[in-house]
Amino acid sequence: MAERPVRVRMAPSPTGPIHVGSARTALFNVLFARRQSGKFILRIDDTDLERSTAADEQFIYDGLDWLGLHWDEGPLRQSERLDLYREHATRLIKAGHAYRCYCTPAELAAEREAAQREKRPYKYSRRCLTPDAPSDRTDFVVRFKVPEGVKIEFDDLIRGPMSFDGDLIGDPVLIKTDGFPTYNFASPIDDALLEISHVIRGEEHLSNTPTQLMIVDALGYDRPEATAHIPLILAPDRTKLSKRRHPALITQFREWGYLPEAMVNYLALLGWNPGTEQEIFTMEELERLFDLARVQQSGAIFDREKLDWINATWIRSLPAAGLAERLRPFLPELTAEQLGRAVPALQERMRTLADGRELLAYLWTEPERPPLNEEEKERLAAAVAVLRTVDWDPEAIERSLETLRESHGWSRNQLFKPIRQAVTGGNSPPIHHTLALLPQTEALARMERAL
RNA sequence: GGCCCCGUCGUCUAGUGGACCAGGACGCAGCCCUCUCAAGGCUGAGAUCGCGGGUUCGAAUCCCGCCGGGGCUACCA
Repeated sequence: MAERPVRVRMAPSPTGPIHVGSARTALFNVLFARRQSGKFILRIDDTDLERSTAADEQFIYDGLDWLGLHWDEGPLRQSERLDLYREHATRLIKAGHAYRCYCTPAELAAEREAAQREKRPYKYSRRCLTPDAPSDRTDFVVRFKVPEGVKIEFDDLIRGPMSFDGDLIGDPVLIKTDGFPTYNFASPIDDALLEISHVIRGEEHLSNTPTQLMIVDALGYDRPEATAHIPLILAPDRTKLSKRRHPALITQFREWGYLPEAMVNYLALLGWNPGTEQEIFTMEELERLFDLARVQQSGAIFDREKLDWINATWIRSLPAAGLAERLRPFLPELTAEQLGRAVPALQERMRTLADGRELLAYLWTEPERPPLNEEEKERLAAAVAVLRTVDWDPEAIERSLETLRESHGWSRNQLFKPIRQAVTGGNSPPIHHTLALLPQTEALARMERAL
């Protein structure tokens, strides 16, 4: 058997914000392609002109770009290839594999309801293939004529050998009244023309596969070498992830302060694992280790907690300068210099970059005046005296506070607690960092106010 | 209704007939460290492997039935 070059594609439809599920599908495609030295192609399946929007298309590009999932070919828009699909439909009609259907949506709905009532599985009646066909109409769709008695068999890399009975499939619509192809028609044509070797997509398409393969067969094209239907990503309540109820737009995670490295890492682990106990992976490692054979068969719940942990782990592993750079959009009021000084205080305390904002909230929010007892006030006053003349950097502050503490025999807690309370009103990074990030005058003012 | 897919701790999962009275990770609890918060270290709770029958000396792993969840059944993808 001749080895075909590996070519995979991601074919999202721009009919809503791009979802974590789509992002993971893209990831698996990319990882598979890289591992096999193949090509990754981006195709925009915008054949539903009612629902497709330019904004949603842009979300796809932004999302893939943010995650670092770059495509080798494309993007290709199906809406710009309408002639191609019509030609294929004509070919099928001439060959007797397809026909025009003039039935109205209302008539079809009636057929369906009748079948429902009689508890009979519904299939299109093929009325337009009989002498009873309506003759006075102009609007039509093109339907594929499902051959009698066919069995459609194929191997799925994740599900194993699959077999479907063609007699259970009603003649699918190929071209809609508006002249646009349906997904089940355009997709297999493009997959064949683009010479896609492996169709890696979501599980919701498993049942569409036999229809698409029949069409490929009728057209005389080669079937893809294999399909791989990856399991769905589920919401915490076990229902399918819904765009409305679960805000899962992929670029939203960027705004929430997740690193693309962490996102990729987490998405890879949702439905796949290398069989070892490793949890943190770089993209390079994933490209080396990823294997469709180890992809899970059951759906997985999207777990924000685990994502947070992976993100925090990635944040801690970043070099200080790199982290400062990533933090910039989240703390626009800090100068680059201030950002650099904030990093040591923040790095091991953030789960997301947005947490950095909360941890530094005391910088621009004055705390309530804390209720301190006399002893605490005495220590605070001593600290003020010492800090008034110190060089305002973490090391010098730490040194002078330590000296003060030792000379009085105070514990760290005894001295630092009132300072922290006066300056932040709550928890904060180590006291010398907490102080140094604030202007000296402001820090002293807050402490004096608490006396 | 029909066809198809899936079913191991709360969650992600390891596991392909014996080393599994089921291992790891997140989360959770406790302890240690400690200037608070984190981080880190240690310990622990948590799964009769959806249920019921088989097969076998032996089953999470094989077979059958059932139940539960999901997908498709659209002139959405």
